[in-house]
Amino acid sequence: MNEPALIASVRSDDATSADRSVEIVERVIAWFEANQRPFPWRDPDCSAWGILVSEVMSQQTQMSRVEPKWREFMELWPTPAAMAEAPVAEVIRRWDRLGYPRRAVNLHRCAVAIVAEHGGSVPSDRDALLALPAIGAYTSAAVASFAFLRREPVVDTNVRRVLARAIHGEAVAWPANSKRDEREMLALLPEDPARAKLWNAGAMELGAVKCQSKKPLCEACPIAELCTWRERDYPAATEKPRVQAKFEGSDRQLRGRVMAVLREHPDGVVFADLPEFVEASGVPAASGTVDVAHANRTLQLAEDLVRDGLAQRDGSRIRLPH
DNA sequence: AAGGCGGGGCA
DNA sequence: TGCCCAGCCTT
Repeated sequence: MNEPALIASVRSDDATSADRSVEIVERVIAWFEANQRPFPWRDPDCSAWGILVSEVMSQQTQMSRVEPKWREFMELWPTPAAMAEAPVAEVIRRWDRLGYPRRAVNLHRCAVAIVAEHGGSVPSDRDALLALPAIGAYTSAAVASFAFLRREPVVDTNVRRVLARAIHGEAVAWPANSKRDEREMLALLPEDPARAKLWNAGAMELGAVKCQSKKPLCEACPIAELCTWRERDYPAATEKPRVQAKFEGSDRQLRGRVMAVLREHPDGVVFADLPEFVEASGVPAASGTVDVAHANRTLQLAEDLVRDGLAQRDGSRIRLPH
């Protein structure tokens, strides 16, 4: 590798690669400014609290499902102080079937912490955001960038896929690694924080509506001619996708059913009767009796919910937490 | 590093 | 049916 010609060649490739990256960023920003979906949290007047709520709701949940629930929450609790004053049970009940109800508990805890520790204003500092419950690497960067124009690298599953394909020529992103992922995104981030925000949001949007996991819409992609994956003629993924546990019949499903019962009974139910309520709420209609093993499993999961702060034992009863 | 954690939309 | 979704947290 000491041949001058080779070194020159390498330098030339690096320069080409850097130019391509800059061009990708520019084009995605231009595309995003013209084509972004008009979500309410993208309104220039949206508060930092509104943005934080939208990000928490969007964790593992499609934006289309988030939007109506976000509007409802903003009506009910337009500020952290408003939510902090509400009983956590009410936040869980309003969260309803959005999924991962611990997010509702954590969002309420966020509101309480923001009031207690930040005077009711969402903190703009990345580390202060990270210290809040349910606010991790992604969400802290997203709030800092989108709400406060901080130059932070925002990396979610969409961004990782876009970078894997456009930059690295891989069909599927490597397993998430926030340190490495953010270092890579930071290298692409424009110096101007306002443009950095547009690149952050634009890369996510591109992954969501064009560079999709299953059916990428390359014909309509603004960086198709710059995409390394396309240039290499779409090599397939080398690693096998991780198999995820089946949902039907799982503990997760049963936990969801217990939560549904608790939401529908504001005063809770007698703990020992919980299996019957769950059974009646629409399980695989078997006999009229509750299977003992199934009942015990239900009660065990209810205990887990208490442990996780999603439910509360109140004498002989169990209910949503105060 | 891996696994648990909801629920719905869509091919 | 299986896969995916603007992740986070614990072990």
